[in-house]
Amino acid sequence: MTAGGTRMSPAREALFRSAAELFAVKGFHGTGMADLERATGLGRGSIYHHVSSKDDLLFGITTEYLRRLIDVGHGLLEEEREAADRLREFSRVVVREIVDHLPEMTVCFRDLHAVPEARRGEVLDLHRAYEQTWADILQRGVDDGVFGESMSSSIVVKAVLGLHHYAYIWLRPDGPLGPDEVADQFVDLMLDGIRAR
Amino acid sequence: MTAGGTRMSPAREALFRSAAELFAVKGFHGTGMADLERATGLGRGSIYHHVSSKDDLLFGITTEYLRRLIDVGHGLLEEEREAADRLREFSRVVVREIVDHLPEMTVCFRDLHAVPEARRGEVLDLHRAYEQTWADILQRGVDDGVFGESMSSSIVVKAVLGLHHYAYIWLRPDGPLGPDEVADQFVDLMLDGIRAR
DNA sequence: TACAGTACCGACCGATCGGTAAAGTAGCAC
DNA sequence: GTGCTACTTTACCGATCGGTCGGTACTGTA
Repeated sequence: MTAGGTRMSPAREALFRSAAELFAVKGFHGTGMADLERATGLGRGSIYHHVSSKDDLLFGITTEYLRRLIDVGHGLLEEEREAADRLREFSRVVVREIVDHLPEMTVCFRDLHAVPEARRGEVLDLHRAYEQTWADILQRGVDDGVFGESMSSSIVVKAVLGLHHYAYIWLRPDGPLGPDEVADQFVDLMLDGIRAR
Repeated sequence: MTAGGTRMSPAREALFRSAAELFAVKGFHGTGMADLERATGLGRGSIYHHVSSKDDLLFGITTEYLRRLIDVGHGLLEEEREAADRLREFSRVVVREIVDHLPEMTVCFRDLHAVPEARRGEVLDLHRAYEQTWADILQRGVDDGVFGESMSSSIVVKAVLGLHHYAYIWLRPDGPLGPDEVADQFVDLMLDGIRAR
């Protein structure tokens, strides 16, 4: 398993969580290892016992949740489903993941640029695979004739991506709407637009 | 006029541009003053002759373009126009601003967290005013009966915001579609959704 | 010629950066 | 007891951080 995977000691897991929270608030480069010491109560050496570098923390955070989303998306694509229903379900999964892991998703979407050159390609590939998942879900609707002809075009995918990603900015777990309700409104909007009928 | 306003010497203006480009690529905290020296060819002292602090650069970048967008939006709101047409025009203006000032808009949307506590309120107010402009434009359509009843709800505004803001990630001046074409596709999507008819 | 203002320079400041090293401690196996 | 592993602590490293400083060169004005 990779950095963000299952084989995580509790201490290591807590470290990643604290790091994500700090990175989300102050940004990756705006967060010092001293901040992490304060947040975890651990000394410098202890932190480096559990984790090999600050970059490792960032890499783990930026890859784990994206991987999960891709996996779920692929599973959904294999199921027999109505296209609009599949779209709705994936939207719910994504919004849920954002609300449930707000700090991690914030860092994942916002601090990509801080991933060191050497491993950025890997992260970018993940982002591409995630985007492709949305594209496939859209395409399935076009194939079935329930979505308009051009609705799997690159720009529609970008629109859908933007619609969902921006949620990390404003969506809060204690907000008035739950993740499923938010996702449903997103999907209703995507499906029929804002025009009065 | 404020930091980003009109009263700018050419040197100061170039400094802000270079800073925006660096911040956009490496992030605010990931960019050092040494980077800025290299990019501008100026010495440390010269930079601080034109600008009072690194924070000032960030503040200028995060406020100037937002202010312009708000002004244009307010102008649009005062014009007699069909609601959908007003929406289309503002979308075009926003997308155009993003393409034309990609580094600045990137920093403006992404590095908000790096604005020092003392001035963050001002920047946040600006973001709120910008969001309200979109809300007003939407509300006008609801009032006129051309947009659905609930289409000025907070979540729809967030959706529209996300749709547009995410463009700084993927939109490029040399891309296949010009800003107006992109905006038009956005608006068509917003108006009617992706469902086949 | 004297002075003011603008633009610029590079050396230097204390603080903080991410990361390392060595020593120590607790628990478990034998 | 000894030895091993897991974990922690503290002191410390060189590098870089944003920012300041005293000083130089050029320009316009009187």
